[in-house]
Amino acid sequence: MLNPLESLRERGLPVTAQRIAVLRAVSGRPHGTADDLAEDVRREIGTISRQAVYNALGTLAEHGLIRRIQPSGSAARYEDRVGDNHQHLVCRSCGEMVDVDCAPGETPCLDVVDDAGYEIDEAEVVYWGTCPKCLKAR
Amino acid sequence: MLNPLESLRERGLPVTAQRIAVLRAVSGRPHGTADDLAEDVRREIGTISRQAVYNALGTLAEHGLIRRIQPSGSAARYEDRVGDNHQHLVCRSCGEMVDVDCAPGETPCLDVVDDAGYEIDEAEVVYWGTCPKCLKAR
DNA sequence: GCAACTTCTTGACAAAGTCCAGAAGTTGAA
DNA sequence: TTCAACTTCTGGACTTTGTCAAGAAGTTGC
Repeated sequence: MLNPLESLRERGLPVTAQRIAVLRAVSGRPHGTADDLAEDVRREIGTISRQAVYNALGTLAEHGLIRRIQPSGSAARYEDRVGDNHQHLVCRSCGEMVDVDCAPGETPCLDVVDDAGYEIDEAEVVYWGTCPKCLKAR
Repeated sequence: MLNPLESLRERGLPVTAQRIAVLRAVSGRPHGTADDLAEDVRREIGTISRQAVYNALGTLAEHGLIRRIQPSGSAARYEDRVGDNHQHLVCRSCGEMVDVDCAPGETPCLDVVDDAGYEIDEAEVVYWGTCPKCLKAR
């Protein structure tokens, strides 16, 4: 991945300290929530408004610099692994989320029997289960 | 599907007017949010507290009488098609949600390359796209 | 009909976002 | 370098979706 500054420039986005810091925070903490990331950003640049965090995350996601994931029952999360077709695995018990790679070359079930006239552009897959730590604790 | 009353009895759940009405509301409005359903219930039995709606939805989902779906960026939704392995297709533009049946017999990509030690019990799939109405309006 | 238990109501509370208006920052052009 | 136009950021109020808790009401089995 390019450095944050170049990534923004490349897309013609105004470069602000907040955006750079948010981008770095997302890199440094995969699957963080907006709140987690805001904290990290504050640690780096001192202060940032909640709105600025949401603005930055929204803009960055819109331009494909980061990806937004929203598992059931949890706040949205963000990661900077984009462009590779990986999916997510979430622990029902502690909420931890990890990346999983799908069998390479296989697009999971992208052709549905009846698309109801929709133009489908993405299949989002979330695997639910129990993480090793929680399995042991049981 | 059995009628609401029998469904509750069958599972040893206390039968209340609220639960019956909620169950009926879910049948009558597939993919409705808790709020939508509360309105429908009020139309049927006059009044119900928000908490009772959430209680009922929670209990019913827990006992497999209804299914809860939570697409990104929207409130949870509920439906009474349970037990068949269908998935959902959501319009990015208007939020409408429709059922889609997967190619029969195919379990979509349930074996991941590396399960990270997790015990996986469910794969949730959401298709994103644009509905015919919004395609036309564009 | 009664006791034990569960559910419902009401109201407060919490988390995650959004909206708004004015201040500040960024960019491209002179 | 400076300026004007535009975008973003700040701070605060507000909304939505949902949970918690305590007392009132309803349900069930005997």
